[in-house]
Amino acid sequence: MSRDWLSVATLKEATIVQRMIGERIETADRLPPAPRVAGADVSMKWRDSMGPVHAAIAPVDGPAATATAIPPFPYVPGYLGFREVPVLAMAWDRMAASGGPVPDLLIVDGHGRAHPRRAGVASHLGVALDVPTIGCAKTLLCGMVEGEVGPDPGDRAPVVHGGEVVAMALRMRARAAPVYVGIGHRVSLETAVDWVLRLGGGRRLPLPVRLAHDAANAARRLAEAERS
DNA sequence: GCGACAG
DNA sequence: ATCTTGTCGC
Repeated sequence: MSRDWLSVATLKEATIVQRMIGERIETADRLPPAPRVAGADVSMKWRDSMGPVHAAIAPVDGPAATATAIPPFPYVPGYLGFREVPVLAMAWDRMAASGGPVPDLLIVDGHGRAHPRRAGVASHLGVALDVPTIGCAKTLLCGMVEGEVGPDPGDRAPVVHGGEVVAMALRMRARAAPVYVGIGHRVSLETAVDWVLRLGGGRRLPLPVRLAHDAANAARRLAEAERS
């Protein structure tokens, strides 16, 4: 399908690909009634942007799948997808190959449409895998919060960029900074906010993202321990 | 032109 | 992204 987009040689090329992704995002709901939700995140060594990246796809109700690869790029703001999506796709394939059921909805640690070219890592992964995704980021890459987010869990305010609402600033927990929830692929903004809130568990980050974060970290520590 | 900049 | 210890509050 569209996994050719996983590897590009230059940032100029990547920019072209991102414009294609941005135009291909589906912003309406297209997912099963009771989706199996999983989180997606990566882990890497501190300040080692050329070292290996460890990725995890972590279902809420089952074992996580992980994969490791060396990304072709250092970290460049706006091009995160080209570092993370290839190795996340490897973890996804490993999960599919393990025989069990595959997730119907991924909550990705990073932005979706809230991106200069509407192609954040969540959208990138969703289009590449052809699966519904939600972006859930801890800080903004672009755009501004319109108004203010209320103090209580569930309170929200739109994030506007280029004249359109690209995400929702969402208070998950009192006295904790909001998270930025956005459309990745095949999920409406309202549905995205609903799922993140429902899986919040009284914490700032939704459960699937925490599980993926932990699984990716565990994979990295394991790899670092048994090498040498 | 200058500054800002997910993970 | 990640490192590290203690400290504060419910």
